Amino acid sequence: MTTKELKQVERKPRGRPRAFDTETALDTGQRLFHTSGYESVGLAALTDALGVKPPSFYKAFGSKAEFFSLVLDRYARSVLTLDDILLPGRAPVDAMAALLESAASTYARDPHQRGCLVLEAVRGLQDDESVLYARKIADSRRVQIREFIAQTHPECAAAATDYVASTLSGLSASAREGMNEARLLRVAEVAVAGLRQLLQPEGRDVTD
Amino acid sequence: MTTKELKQVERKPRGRPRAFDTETALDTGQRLFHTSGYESVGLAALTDALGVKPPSFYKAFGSKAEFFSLVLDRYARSVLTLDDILLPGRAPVDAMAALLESAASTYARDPHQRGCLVLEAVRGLQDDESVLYARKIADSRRVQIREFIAQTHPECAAAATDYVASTLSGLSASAREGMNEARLLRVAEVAVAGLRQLLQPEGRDVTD
DNA sequence: GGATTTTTATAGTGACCACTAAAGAACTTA
DNA sequence: TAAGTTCTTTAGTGGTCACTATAAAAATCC
Repeated sequence: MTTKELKQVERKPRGRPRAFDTETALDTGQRLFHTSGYESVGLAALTDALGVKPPSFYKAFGSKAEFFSLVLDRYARSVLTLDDILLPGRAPVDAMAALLESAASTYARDPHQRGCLVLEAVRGLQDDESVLYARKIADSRRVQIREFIAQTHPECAAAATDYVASTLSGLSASAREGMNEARLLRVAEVAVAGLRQLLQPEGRDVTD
Repeated sequence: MTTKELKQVERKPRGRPRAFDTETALDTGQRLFHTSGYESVGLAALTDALGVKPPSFYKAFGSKAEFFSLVLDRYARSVLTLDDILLPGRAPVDAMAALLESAASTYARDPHQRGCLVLEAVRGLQDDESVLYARKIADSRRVQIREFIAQTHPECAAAATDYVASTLSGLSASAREGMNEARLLRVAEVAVAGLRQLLQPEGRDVTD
């Protein structure tokens, strides 16, 4: 009776109801993929963890790669959200510093989910569908970054974006190799120093 | 009669002679692994390219992982040789600049062998033998770098090494994603700027 | 030439991979 | 209750993985 979802809430769907929750499944899948990597998580392990038999999984998600694509979208929406970092009016160097330092913290925070799910997926077996999905997300985020920087620094937006993208890949790789948060933060700090010279080559006020 | 190898040159080994050359096999394997990655190169593709049937391959090399380990050693000896970069008396910042810029060039030079074979292998399936071999090589190179920097900058050798290691991973990842040499070199340049501040925080002579 | 040694080729091994055909079970609609 | 719809279960599919048992072939040793 309240004004929740207007459609498909009262009226139940026709057939046998699904025995598992999609959101829970995506969450479990995200955890598995982030811990072990897309290729390492076999369908058997995946369906076991989800408490779902393969045919149900395929009925619901189509394929392992499509399921992964949903997981990637979900992850990209919830982690290092660019809308919270690329704030209007914020100096690019400050935004990039925030991004790199947040990444350093995020990538090392949970010892079982090190690095970035998207950036690590980008390096999977090269002509796999999962890699295409991950690249699409990574690319769109890089476009966002480049356009943000280009608002104030059009001449070096491309270079700065390349540098940030490369640094994020490096941070993710280092996190996966076991580098802890403190070390990653120092790496990010040095990276920001380089970026500061690129984005503000003159007129730095040395305050320390 | 000349003073070549003193042992096992005149006297031939007893059984049926090997029908392929080990060095050629390692070279072919290196090319395959570097192009497609360790996991992507199946044993069938590998033995086909080598012109060798599986039993011969296993007689000669033991396993795919052991073969890969030989390939890694060979690669590490021939690419970005640290002995040519960490020259005695050279300022660490100059050595690291040379390393990062050489890496940028090397990683993008051959479009079919992008990135670093070792660093990409480090990010394989986590408890695979191939990853252990790659990590061992990467670790020993990082120790070399850290000890070189520590000679003149003991207080920040660890941080600088972390930064260089992370940057190299980023460059390798970016190269594999298709970033060309010019762009990678600009990334390396910005990275060096950051490193310069870490290693020479005061007394920089600004010459441009 | 015959014995010994080593590598070769033939032809598979079982294990795992992502995925599915067929039929039963649980629900809504009429 | 019967029909229709959708999901779940059982039990597999063919394909690929790294790897190997067996025996023939090619060399040296005596």
